[in-house]
Amino acid sequence: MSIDLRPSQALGLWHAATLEHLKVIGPDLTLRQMAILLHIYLAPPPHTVRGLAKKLDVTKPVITRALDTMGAMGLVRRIRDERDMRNVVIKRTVEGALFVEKIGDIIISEGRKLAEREGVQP
Amino acid sequence: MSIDLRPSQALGLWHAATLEHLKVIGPDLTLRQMAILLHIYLAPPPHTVRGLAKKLDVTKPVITRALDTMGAMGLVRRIRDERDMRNVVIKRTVEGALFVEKIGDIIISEGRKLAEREGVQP
DNA sequence: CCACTATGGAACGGGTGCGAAACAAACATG
DNA sequence: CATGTTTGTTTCGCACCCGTTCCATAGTGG
Repeated sequence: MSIDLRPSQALGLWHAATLEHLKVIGPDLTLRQMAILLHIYLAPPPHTVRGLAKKLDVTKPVITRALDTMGAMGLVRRIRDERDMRNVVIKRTVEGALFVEKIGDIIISEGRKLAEREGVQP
Repeated sequence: MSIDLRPSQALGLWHAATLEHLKVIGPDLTLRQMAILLHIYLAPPPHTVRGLAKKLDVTKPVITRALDTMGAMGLVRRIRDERDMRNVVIKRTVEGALFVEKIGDIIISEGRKLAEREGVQP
C-alpha cells in the first residue's frame, strides 16, 4: 500500500520495469515522449501544445513532433479548438489508454515480484 | 516498506520520476542505454558485451555503441580481459555510481511525495 | 482596415541510434 | 600450421529526434 522505497528497491524496480518495458513495448518511445504521453493521460485535460511544452520545459516543435509520432501510433488525437482556432486540444484514445494501462501493469507486476523476492525486511 | 502499488500509484510514480529524470539528468540517455547502465550497476559482475546483449535481447553493436556513449560520459569503463583477450569486461566508475544513485534518489523522492499526497487509502 | 500578438506547424542542418553485414583479432582444434 | 570459431568493433544506409528559425493562420485592439 505504501511507496516508501529503500534505495535498492527503488533502483531494482526501475531496472526491472525498464527491462520489461523494452521487452513488451519496445524501444520506440523516447523518455520525452513517454513523459508527454503520461502527462496527457494522468493530468486533467484540456492539453494544448504550448501547455505541454511549458510543463515539460521543452520547445513547441518537440511537442508537435511527439504528437506526430504518437498520433501515427494511434496513442493520441489532435482536435482543433472550435472556440479559438489557433489552439489544438490533445485528446486521449482508447488505444492510448490501453497502452498506458499496460505500462502500469508492468510496474505493478515488477513491484510485486520484487516484494516477493525480498520478503519483509527491516 | 512494501511495494504493492495500486495502478494510479504505479503510473503516478513512473510519470513523476520520468519528469524529474528529464529535468535533472536530461534526455541524453535512451531507454536501452538506461537499461544497460542499470544492469551493469545492479547485477553482479563481470559484465561482457555478449552477456549484456543476451540479457537485454539486443544485438552486440547496440551494446558497443551504448558503451561508446556512456564511456564518453564517464559512466562506464572498458577493460580487456587479460586471460582471454577477446573479451571486454565492463567496469563501473565512481561517476557512474553517483549517476545511478541520483536516479534512485529521484524515484524515492517522488515515491515519498506521492505517498504524502495520497495519504492512507483503502 | 491595419498593425500586432499568439499559436501551431514546417524547413533546414546536425547529431545519433538502429539493424545488417562485413571485418579484425584472439582463441581452439584438427 | 591451417582452418574454423568466438568476440567485439566498424561500416553502411536509413530513420528519427533535436534546436533554431521561419511561416501561415487566427484572434485583438487602434
